[in-house]
Amino acid sequence: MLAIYPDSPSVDLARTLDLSGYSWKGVATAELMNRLQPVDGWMGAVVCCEDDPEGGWAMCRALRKLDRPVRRILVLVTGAQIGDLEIRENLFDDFLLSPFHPRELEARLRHMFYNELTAPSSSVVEHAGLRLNLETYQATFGGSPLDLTYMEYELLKYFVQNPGRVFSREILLSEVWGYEYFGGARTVDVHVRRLRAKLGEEHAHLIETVRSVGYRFGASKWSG
Amino acid sequence: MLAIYPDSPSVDLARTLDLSGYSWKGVATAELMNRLQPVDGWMGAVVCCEDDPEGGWAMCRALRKLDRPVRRILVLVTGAQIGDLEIRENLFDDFLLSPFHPRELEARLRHMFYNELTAPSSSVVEHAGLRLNLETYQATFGGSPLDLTYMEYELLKYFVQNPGRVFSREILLSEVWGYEYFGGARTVDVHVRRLRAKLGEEHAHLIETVRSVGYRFGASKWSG
DNA sequence: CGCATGCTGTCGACTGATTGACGGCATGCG
DNA sequence: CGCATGCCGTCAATCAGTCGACAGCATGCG
Repeated sequence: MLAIYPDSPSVDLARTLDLSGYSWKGVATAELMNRLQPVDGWMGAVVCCEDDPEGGWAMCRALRKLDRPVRRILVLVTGAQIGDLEIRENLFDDFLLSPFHPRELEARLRHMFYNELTAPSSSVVEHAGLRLNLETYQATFGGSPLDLTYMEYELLKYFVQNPGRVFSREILLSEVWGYEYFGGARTVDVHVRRLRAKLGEEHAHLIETVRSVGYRFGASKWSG
Repeated sequence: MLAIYPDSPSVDLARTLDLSGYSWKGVATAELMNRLQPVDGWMGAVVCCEDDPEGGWAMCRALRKLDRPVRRILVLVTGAQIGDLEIRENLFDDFLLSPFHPRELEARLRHMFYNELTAPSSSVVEHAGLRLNLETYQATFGGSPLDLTYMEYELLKYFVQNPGRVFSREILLSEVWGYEYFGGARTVDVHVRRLRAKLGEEHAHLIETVRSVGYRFGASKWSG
């Protein structure tokens, strides 16, 4: 996921990114980036300095200071702004003269991430906008973080790793909790309830109740 | 000293290099470069691919295989040749579209070598304003020094080198201390506490507690 | 050597969050 | 309607993390 500043980029930039197959999000402030952060962090950022160089460079400085810094920064500058680059070498990884040839942007992005892509990808489980990063114990839904407790996380992980299947409460107890069934099947209900609450009203239906049987995550594929 | 291929570069290129203060030498073959090599090695190379792409790329491959490889390679390509870059990512460090603006060439060279100059200091680990100098065992936060003890430093180093990942106390004990876990998992807690104290109240959150799991450095899920 | 200082690991108490349980209520189904 | 099942509000027990304090140990210094 790329971050683009300012939050409504030029049509050319947006189109080129789309055509190149990058997923991206416009961001207005660095503070927002901490909040919108994808589970596996920001892949990179494109900062447009043409119209508002001060704002652009301030953004670059902020990007470098994020708790989890952006891995690569590409800045767009006009020919007249080339001189600005000299005292800001540390704030960007590559630059591109604007107006630009779409294929040059594409090539620069690709080259910038060339080294990154070889890096081992962290183990991320994903399903329908929901992402669980098993290494960092973080969960996000559509980019916004979910603040889950340990048990909620474990239960959700089990669901996400087995989408579409129905599990009885007893199975869930033994698989997620490790118990032998001991009477407290209601415990599962409660945790499902809390999970649904944290998923938000509109996505609560991701965990379906199958009456008299148990629960299922996602995918009633046939329903239209 | 820069190596320029082919050995008689265009007037524009030669003049821009001269005006930018670079000393350079035109070279026709990589074999020559071993012989003409300056005492401190080649600083970098500019390879012109516009007229003879095959020869240019062959030169790049050769440059990468020198006994003492060139530290940075900039290739000149035409707009029509951008596509050639994709399968040769490993052969260059930056590229420049020809015809070029002299100031862009100057800026790219400067930036390429800026990275080169800072890269060797890989004995410095940095993350979000926090800087650890592995050679001198010093740590600074935003310029002001942190007075860390040995164990605090080791722990912080481990965290900084593995940002975003969650580590259980047992893992930390075995990785940082070298112990086999033997009951004293609370030791980790205490050192984390002391680290947080020294990071100062406003940055203490850099080390996050993941309840029931362990600790994580950076990557705040600081949702407002 | 004797002492002071600082680092390291351990312990017990405190605190707040998590968790599982219960009873009442709503809803679906025959 | 009557029953079964699931959902919700609430609560107490438990647990994990944090904190303050302290003892053992190494190091530095007079």
